[in-house]
Amino acid sequence: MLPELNKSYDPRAIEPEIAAQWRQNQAFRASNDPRDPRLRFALVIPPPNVTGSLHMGHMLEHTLIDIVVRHERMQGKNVLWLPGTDHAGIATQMVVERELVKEGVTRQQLGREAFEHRVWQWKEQSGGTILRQMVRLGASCDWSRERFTLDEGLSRAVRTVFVRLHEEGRIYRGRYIVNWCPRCQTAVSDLEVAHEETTGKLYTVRYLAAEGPGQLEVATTRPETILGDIAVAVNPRDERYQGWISKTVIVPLAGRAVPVIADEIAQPEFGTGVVKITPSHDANDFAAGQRHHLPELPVIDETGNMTAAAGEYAGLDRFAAREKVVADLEAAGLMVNISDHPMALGRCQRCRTVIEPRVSRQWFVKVGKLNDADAHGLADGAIRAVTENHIEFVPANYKDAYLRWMENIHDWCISRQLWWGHRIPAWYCTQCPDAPPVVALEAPAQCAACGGALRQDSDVLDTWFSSALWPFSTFGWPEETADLQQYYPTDLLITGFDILFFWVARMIMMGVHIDPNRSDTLAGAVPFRKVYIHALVRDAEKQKMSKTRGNVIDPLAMTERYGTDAVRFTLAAMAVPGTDIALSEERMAGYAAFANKIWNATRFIFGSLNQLEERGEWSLSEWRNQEARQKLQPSTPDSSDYWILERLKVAVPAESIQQFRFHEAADALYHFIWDDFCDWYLEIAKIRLAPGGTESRSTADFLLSVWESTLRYLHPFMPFLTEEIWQGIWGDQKPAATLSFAAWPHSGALSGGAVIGAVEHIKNLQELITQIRSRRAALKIPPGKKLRLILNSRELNPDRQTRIEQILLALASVSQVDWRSEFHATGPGRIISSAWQAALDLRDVDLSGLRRELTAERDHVRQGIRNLEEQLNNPQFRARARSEVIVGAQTELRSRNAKLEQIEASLHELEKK
RNA sequence: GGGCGAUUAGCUCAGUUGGUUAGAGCGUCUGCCUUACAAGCAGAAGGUCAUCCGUUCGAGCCGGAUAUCGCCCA
Repeated sequence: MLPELNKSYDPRAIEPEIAAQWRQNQAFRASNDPRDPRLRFALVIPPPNVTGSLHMGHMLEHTLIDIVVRHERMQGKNVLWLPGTDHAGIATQMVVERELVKEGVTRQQLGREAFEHRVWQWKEQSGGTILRQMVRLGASCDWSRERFTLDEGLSRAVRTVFVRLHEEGRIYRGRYIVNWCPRCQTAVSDLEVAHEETTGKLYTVRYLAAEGPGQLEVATTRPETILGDIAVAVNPRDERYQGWISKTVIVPLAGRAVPVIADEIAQPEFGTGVVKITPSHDANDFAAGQRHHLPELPVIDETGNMTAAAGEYAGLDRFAAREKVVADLEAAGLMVNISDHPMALGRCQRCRTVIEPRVSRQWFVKVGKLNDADAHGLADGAIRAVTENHIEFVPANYKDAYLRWMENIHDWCISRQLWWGHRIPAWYCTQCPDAPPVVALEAPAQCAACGGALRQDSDVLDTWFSSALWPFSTFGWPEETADLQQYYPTDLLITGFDILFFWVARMIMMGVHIDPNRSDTLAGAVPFRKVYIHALVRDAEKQKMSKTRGNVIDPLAMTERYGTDAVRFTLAAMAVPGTDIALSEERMAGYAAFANKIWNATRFIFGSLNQLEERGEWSLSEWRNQEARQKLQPSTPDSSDYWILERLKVAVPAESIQQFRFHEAADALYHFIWDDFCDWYLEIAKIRLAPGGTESRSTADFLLSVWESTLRYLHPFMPFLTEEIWQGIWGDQKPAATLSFAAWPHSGALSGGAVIGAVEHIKNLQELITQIRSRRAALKIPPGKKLRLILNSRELNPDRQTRIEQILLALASVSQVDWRSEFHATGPGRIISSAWQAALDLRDVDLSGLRRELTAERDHVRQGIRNLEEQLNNPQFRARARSEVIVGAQTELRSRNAKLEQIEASLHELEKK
């Protein structure tokens, strides 16, 4: 017997148990056996931040990944979805530092080793949050292969790549100006600086000539850096200032004499055309300083406070210093003008602190060619991988964004002044201060030159350095592992566009350059073959979700309220490629209702079939023993059987999933299940399932088969609900351990004349029923009042007549059908039908509402006819349009004219009364 | 400043090579507790597809301009 179901679906009673089952049975463990005959499909997770907890963006990403991998798995592939987390240098360090603050300790007081120990402790305790949440949400990962970027193996991969790139000359150390966060006290890369449009001030300041009279007016947005000015620049082509070049001017407040230099950095049209040069505190000025061999003069230190070189301003915070400098300039009569100035302010992506450009010694990755002999730099390889179509972007427009960025890429600052991360594998001799560092996989024992002690570089690597290696470090590289052989290159990466450059670009650079499997081909070196960029999840008002706005929709709370399947389905249904998702609870509630609908349809099916089984009219075990192929072939077919198969075929989501058109797939399944299966097929089946009927057995068989296939198609989207029902159908005779491994049903072999005729027949029936219902509503006929219907019997054989009558009685409030041959419908009861002559018996019915109804319909149909006639009467159209378009228009015109005739006749007869 | 994208029903959005009368969900209105489901059933209203110009026999879709909004980069 099939299980008895509760009246409504309660996801909370089902999901945790199924999730735990999948996890305990290691259901989704992939095989790396080279003899495994199955095709493989591999995907690594874009590792979420170990500090984080799951947000809607993750849930969307994981839902889409899970849909794809579950679909691939049901196609019979050996599927690997490798999970794991990223150590997230700055973010994690910040979290633990905040904890320390509560205890009144700084990390400096604790010391590096103890601090690192503390972070590891924290990681062990709370680091697995996201992964645990993923288990609960049913992500079909291979948990036996879970990785963390600081694992020993992955760390070895990081060191190996560092050493290799260093040997090649692609990693170098140097003194440059970098983006510095005074709060985090570390360098950050260009990408980690968020530019924010703000209205700042443009200060125009007077610089007096050192010798003789005259002055230059210099515009700046950062007057506090005047104290660090080393020069003043004018454009060499700017005729206004030709005479000033090589003269000297006095830096206001500082009183220092500095040269006026000629440099393109000064744009004649900006401000006064004269700019100050502060090499220590501006990236452009730093470059200009190098061009002109100017000295540095740092006036702001690593904490954002003024240095001793700032004289009386020393010790002031940089913003306080700005106020004081402005006030002092005004007092000295050197301030010419202050105006509002729109500008982009760089802030630390992590902590929002205003970035302070700072000159310091850092490690960099050179992304361009090393020299003319270099075959190609990191960026070139990454560009070729995409332009030569070894990697495909979906949606395709991200390809251009990627290429543009890659073509304009700068060297990548990879050192971070943090304590949490991969320590840079470089050692310095404590005795030979000028000796270059020793870069090695393992710590060398002593200085090769003097035998002195060594000290390791105190910096760690940018987190993204290790992320870049994730697609192969997770498979055990640099070891030549079976996993690496089997799964690299992976098939797909699904991620958000916000990390297109952070991750995707760098993964491609590293994969192509390292070529982990030594394939010597681009195709074998790339980390993945496709990249699907999903949209951003926003709130219902299209606002970005953020904790400060307080509009965060918590996926676990939603899951608790509506069920995982409903939330997943919502995300999938809204995942239109390239369009952000405006997530609303109403939508989730709607799909929770859908889940309930599925549950209740099942409840009905199970109930009816159990009833038949009790009467000995049907056997569940016989159904289970049928061949899968037989199951989808009705033994005593009804038109509705062929029709529902045809509808199901249209709803099969395979192609949509492969094209990442998740919304289409979800939409098609939703409408199949609700509108086709529940509203029509089940209603018709109710008649055929009647106990004691000749068809009850075959109807039960086929009904269950169609529903079971539907569950399989739906499974990637709603894994829990479908698994639960599917287990109920199969009991202990399951064809697979779990629905996740059940085969994807073949929907082919369902065409031919009989099918087409059946589909047409059901469509006609639907039209007839809908028209009757509509007419009844227009006439305000009370639901209890059944009406007789007259139907022309000519085109319909007796079997169909019986069936139609049964259906009309059940679905169209018809009391009885009068079959007449050669019946031509007349009178106000005439039903507009493109196939059949039909009329309701409207004696005893108030017809006052009918005229308006018919008039409106007539006008509508007339308009359509006019449009078609206009088109068909146009000789150009007849000459140039494709023939099937013309034939289609002609057919349509005929059918509309027939309709119009019927309506007008009805109206006419109404007038006569 | 450069680039990308959007603008379709009250709201959120589909609309795949241009071809019949532009669709869905939610919301709204009307009527129904019809023994799977009131988280439901049935019926209905609602749109100059941002604006203008062009290409075409034919444009929501292609091209150009404008407006508004959003995002990315400098």
